Amino acid sequence: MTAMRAAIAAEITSTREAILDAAEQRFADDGFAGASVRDIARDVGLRNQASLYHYFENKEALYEAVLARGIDALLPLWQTAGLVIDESAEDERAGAIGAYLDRVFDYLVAHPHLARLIERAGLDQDRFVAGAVPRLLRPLYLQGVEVLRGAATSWQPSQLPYLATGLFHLIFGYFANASLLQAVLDEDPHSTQMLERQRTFLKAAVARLLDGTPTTPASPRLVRKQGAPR
Amino acid sequence: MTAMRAAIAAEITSTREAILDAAEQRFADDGFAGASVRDIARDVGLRNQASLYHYFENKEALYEAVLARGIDALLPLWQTAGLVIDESAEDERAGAIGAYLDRVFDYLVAHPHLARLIERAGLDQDRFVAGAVPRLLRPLYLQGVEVLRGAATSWQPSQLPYLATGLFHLIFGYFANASLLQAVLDEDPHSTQMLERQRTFLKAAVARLLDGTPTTPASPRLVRKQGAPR
Amino acid sequence: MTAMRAAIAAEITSTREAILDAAEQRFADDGFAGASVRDIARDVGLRNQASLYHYFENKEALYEAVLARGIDALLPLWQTAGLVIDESAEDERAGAIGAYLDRVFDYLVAHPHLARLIERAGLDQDRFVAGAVPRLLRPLYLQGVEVLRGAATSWQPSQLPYLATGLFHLIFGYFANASLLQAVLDEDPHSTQMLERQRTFLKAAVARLLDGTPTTPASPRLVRKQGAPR
Amino acid sequence: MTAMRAAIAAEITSTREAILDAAEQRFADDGFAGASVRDIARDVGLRNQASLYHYFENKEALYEAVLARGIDALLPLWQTAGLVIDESAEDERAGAIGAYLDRVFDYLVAHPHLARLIERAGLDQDRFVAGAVPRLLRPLYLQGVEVLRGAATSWQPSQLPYLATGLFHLIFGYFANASLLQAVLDEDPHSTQMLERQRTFLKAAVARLLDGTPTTPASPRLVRKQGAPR
DNA sequence: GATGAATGAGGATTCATTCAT
DNA sequence: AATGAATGAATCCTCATTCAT
Repeated sequence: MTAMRAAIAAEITSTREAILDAAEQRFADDGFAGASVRDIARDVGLRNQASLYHYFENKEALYEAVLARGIDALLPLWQTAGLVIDESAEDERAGAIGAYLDRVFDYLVAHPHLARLIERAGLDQDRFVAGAVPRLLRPLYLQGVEVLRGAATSWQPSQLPYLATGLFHLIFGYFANASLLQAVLDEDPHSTQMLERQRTFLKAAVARLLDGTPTTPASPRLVRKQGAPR
Repeated sequence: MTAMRAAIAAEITSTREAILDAAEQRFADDGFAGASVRDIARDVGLRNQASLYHYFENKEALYEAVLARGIDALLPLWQTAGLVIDESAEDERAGAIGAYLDRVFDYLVAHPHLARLIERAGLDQDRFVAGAVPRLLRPLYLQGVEVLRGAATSWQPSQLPYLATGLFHLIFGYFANASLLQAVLDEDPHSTQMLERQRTFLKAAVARLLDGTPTTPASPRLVRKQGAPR
Repeated sequence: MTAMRAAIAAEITSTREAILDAAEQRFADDGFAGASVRDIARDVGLRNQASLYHYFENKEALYEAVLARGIDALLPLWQTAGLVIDESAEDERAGAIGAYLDRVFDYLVAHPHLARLIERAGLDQDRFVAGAVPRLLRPLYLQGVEVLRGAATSWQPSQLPYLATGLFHLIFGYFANASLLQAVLDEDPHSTQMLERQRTFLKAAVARLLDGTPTTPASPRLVRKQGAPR
Repeated sequence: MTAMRAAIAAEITSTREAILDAAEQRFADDGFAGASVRDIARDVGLRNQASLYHYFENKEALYEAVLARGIDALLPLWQTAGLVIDESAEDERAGAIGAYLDRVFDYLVAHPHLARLIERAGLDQDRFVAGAVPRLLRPLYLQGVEVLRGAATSWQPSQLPYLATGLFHLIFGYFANASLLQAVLDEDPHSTQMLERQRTFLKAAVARLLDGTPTTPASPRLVRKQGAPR
């Protein structure tokens, strides 16, 4: 009896989870407007869209659930120990950031829809699912800024939000636009070769961005100095 | 009669152009799937969607035209004289890159839909308007790589495609996700203040990326430190 | 054990009754087609519409039960002693009719959905629940005619069905259309003030209808004579 | 050309009108909730429900148009000359009222859905088409009261609203519940025989209601006085 | 060049109902 | 007795598109 119940529970969970999986795929591929509930239901193997409404109140709620699940899984990647680092330990810091990048990178490789899903969410923000998107993405954003507060000592605090945004697009952009890249380069961005190249590039780029000689916004001179004494 | 024809032609052109304008707005806001022909026609002031089909064969053709117009306007910004620069003239190169950034930045400020439109095009790539998107975006991409070939001497040639992609997202991402940024920061990303901050950040970031000490992907030094003494 | 069964039975009854109550409300408010099984179940506090099908075979059966219960409660109001009255006892008859009216009136006041439910049943008659409605309403109607046979001596027997119908609408119409009346008059038809006015009007109107000088259908002159010799 | 346009105009009008006709029938038969847009479209001969939305924004707008058309046709019946009558001319007044009744009666005979449509509207009032129903019915009601102000001198002014409501139900009820009556009496309420009997009954009843000896709820004296100088 | 009409296909969502538990 | 799951059919409405005018 207990086993049966457990089986049922598993079944239930799995249906719900299967819907979320299918929806994640569809929403990532086609966007909120482009994805149809009918198709999602079909993907899951439901004979009928009506069943889907047993688990989610409507398309928006489903979308929100998909997004929440995707983002919730992303958050812990930044939360692991070693977040705050002694400022003097430059090497360690660089290493820690590298580790973070690897972790996020690996996760995005393993979840190829996620980057597209989130980039789309940012674009759709004030059209669909009003309000839910910022609510869900804010924690991710704030955490990014927080990480940078410890790691990007060469930037002024007021610049961190911009840096965070920039890094986000740097990291996610590659995966979000993978299919475009494929069409343009005639190479598969998800091949191990390209992935490793991108990983290397990303780490180097982030290292440059974080380690660079501090820049003061106001001083026009700085632009020139950058290449200099290093 | 000639005058009449000219007037008519002007009228035609202006209607066509008006449709393109409205469509650009809608496609940028809602995406290809989310934008409806009906709404676009209404925005233009057309009483009937049928009129729209006099100018564009169908929704896809309209989308393509919108995208082509948007991208075509973007291309010349990189083409202006001084693209290729003597490698020894470091300062000038930095200045030239800065000028390019300013020009693109200003253009995106003046055309707030463009970044969203193009980011969406990249995401929708293989779903809607099959084939058209890469065809239209490839020139932009190639040109970006070409510019970098002269300017990013600290990167290996094989890394340029990745760098180009990264810079693209760095630059366009801010504008594409402006409304999300607004929701998260409670500040208007299109205010002069935030715009200038972003401009400053962007230039500094690009400078760091381009001028940084050359990094060799293979270099075991960076990688090694990460896991070490922690 | 017996107590338990009784409790269970009570529970059952009360659930069944609760469903009937909720359904009566919904059917009265929204009509058969407009009321949904889901809403009724929700009103009752059932988590699931399926539970409802333990008590009633389907929506139609539920509707029929609601209607039957409503009408069955109405019937005894006319059945009380004194129904048939000596024709010569004019005053008593008038008094008896007045008493009937009061009783029905009070009942409708206490059961605000009932009038709407029954009026709707009459309107929906041959669309939904084919056959059930006339079967249920016929006794009420026949009883009405019977009462009039003793009381409306100033009308020809052949006119009694018409009179019965008319009186029915006169009495029930006020309650059935209360919400419209409210919207039009900006006064609450269920306030004691309006209720008393309506009661007074109703009694006066019925008195006039019953007591009037006998009218012969064929004679057009009669209209004039009515007020005369009294 | 002009002829062609006229033909087109006629065609247009006729489609719209045909939709209204079909909708009137359906709404009267099944109510707002019970009538389906699909069925209405089918009745009209439209291959597709979409066409219907070319003429009416949505189901509610269609319903409102149907109701407005029905009521607008009803209003003039009471407006014809002779509405206000010299109070002393009793015979004429009675005759006039009789004429009104005939006119309305004839109209309802000719438009068998109308009574059902309007009775339903009253019942659905605050559920569907919020607000539209009272707005549309108020003029009819006010006019009814106005007519009575001249004709029902044996009632106190404060009683006229109740009288108006009562008369409305007396007149419309027969037609609205015709099909129920049919089921109960096993006779066709729309046969000439029953119609004439109902007409006769109605006139006699209205005459009694209007001419009857005035009754005052509270003061028994008043009853007598009102009829006095007659 | 512009528009009114029409339409097939599909959009999301709700319906009443059944069944296993 | 009650419920979670599932489903076929229907709901209203919008979609992009065509055609005659």
